[in-house]
Amino acid sequence: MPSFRAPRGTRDLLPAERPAWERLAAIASDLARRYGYASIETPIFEQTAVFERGVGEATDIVEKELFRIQPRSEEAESWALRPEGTAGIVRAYVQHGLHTLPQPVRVQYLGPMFRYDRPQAGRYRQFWQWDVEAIGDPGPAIDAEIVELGHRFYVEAGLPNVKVLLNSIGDGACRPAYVTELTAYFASHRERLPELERSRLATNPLRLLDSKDPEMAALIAAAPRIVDRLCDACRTHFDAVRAHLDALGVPVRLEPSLVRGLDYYTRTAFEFYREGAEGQQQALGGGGRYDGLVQLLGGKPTPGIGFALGLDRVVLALAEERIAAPAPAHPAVFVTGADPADTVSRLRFATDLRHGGICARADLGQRRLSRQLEQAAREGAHFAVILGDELREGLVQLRDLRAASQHPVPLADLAREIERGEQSHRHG
RNA sequence: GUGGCCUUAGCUCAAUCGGCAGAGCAUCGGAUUGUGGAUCCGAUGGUUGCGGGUUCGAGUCCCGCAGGCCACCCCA
Repeated sequence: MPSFRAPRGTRDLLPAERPAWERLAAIASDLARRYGYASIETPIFEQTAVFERGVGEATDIVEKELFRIQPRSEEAESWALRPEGTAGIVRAYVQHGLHTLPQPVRVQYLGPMFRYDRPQAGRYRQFWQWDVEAIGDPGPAIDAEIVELGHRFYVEAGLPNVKVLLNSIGDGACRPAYVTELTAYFASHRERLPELERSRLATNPLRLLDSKDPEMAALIAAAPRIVDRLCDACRTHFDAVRAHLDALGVPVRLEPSLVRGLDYYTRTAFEFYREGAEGQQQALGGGGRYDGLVQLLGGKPTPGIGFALGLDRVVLALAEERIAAPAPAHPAVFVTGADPADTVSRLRFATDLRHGGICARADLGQRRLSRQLEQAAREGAHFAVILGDELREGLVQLRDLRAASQHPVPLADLAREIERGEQSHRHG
């Protein structure tokens, strides 16, 4: 037994699993290019206050899930690993004066996030998100662009039955009155509330709306709905977002109880979920509008909207749907030799081919030829080059491992023959 | 953070009532001095997750801890 293992809630993504991840990263990057979202990268840790202010002090993410970095001295700044991406990006937007760029600033990136949570399948302490943000456009069309982009990712990843839950949670003009009304409603039924919900009523009454307690179902169904209490501006905005999404053909389901767990959201809130999925980790991603966040982090009042998609859950869902991951890359050529001890020749041949742009491997151990060929076949190489006595006449054997045929090739023609064989294989 | 189930070789799993820790796969080698993914033979691989207790004797029973999973909480 090894005495060390990966920390709780973290995983090693081994070579066999990496192609599936790289495929998703490639899809994200290609979508970003086509939709015009530039790449950005921010530190994986920030001043704790960035998250406390940005995400919200009363949220679970900050209250109990923040990975804090132990300060090295009394004067040390307080740091924390990022639990999500938006706060750091908005911090960068303010710090570097990105409001001087043409608005909105469209950015995206893919990277690890950290939450000190109890791990479960599909829920890790280090997990990966694809984060997309558009800062500086009040909407509503940009809202639809963002939602459609997120949905499109699942389409191109090949994951079926991904739907969009959509809601508006109002803004500073209409939400406070709604929260007051909702609190009064639940308080008037206090005796029917389960213990947990009773305590939440004081801290975050909106959360009662997505309680899973069956006792709550009837109460929630009869509760006042934010969508019926929106101010005129929010109402107009929400209707327009829906109209734009309809025009794009995005499958949307209105979900009046969708509230989301971060304080910074205003108006548009959405979640991507898998219809008919087993288990609790059905939320594949989510996002919303955050019109107050830039100001909260020290910038001028600036609207924004974005989403984060959980790649771990997409990988998991693709495996459940038995959608095949791409195979690891096979080498075009595998260099073998009759003399097991002559690693110099094998390595030199492979290196020359590599310098010529060819994907080449060589057996650098001391196996005899039959073992080297076995290795070549198992690694899926198209060709094997066999170095032997023919070298004295300037020839090597070029063996096509798939056709099980071989012929001598002059050294000068080797690279050209391999490239030609690879091309005809690709196109044939 | 709460409750439940689980943990034996790199992986999947055996081990009777508490009585010598095993198999398949994988890895490496041999059968085969310059020709392949098969086959046969062999080898490597274990403080039975960790620590304590009961016992002549613990993989097996008891306690604690860690890790994984499930349901909560919450979220991606």
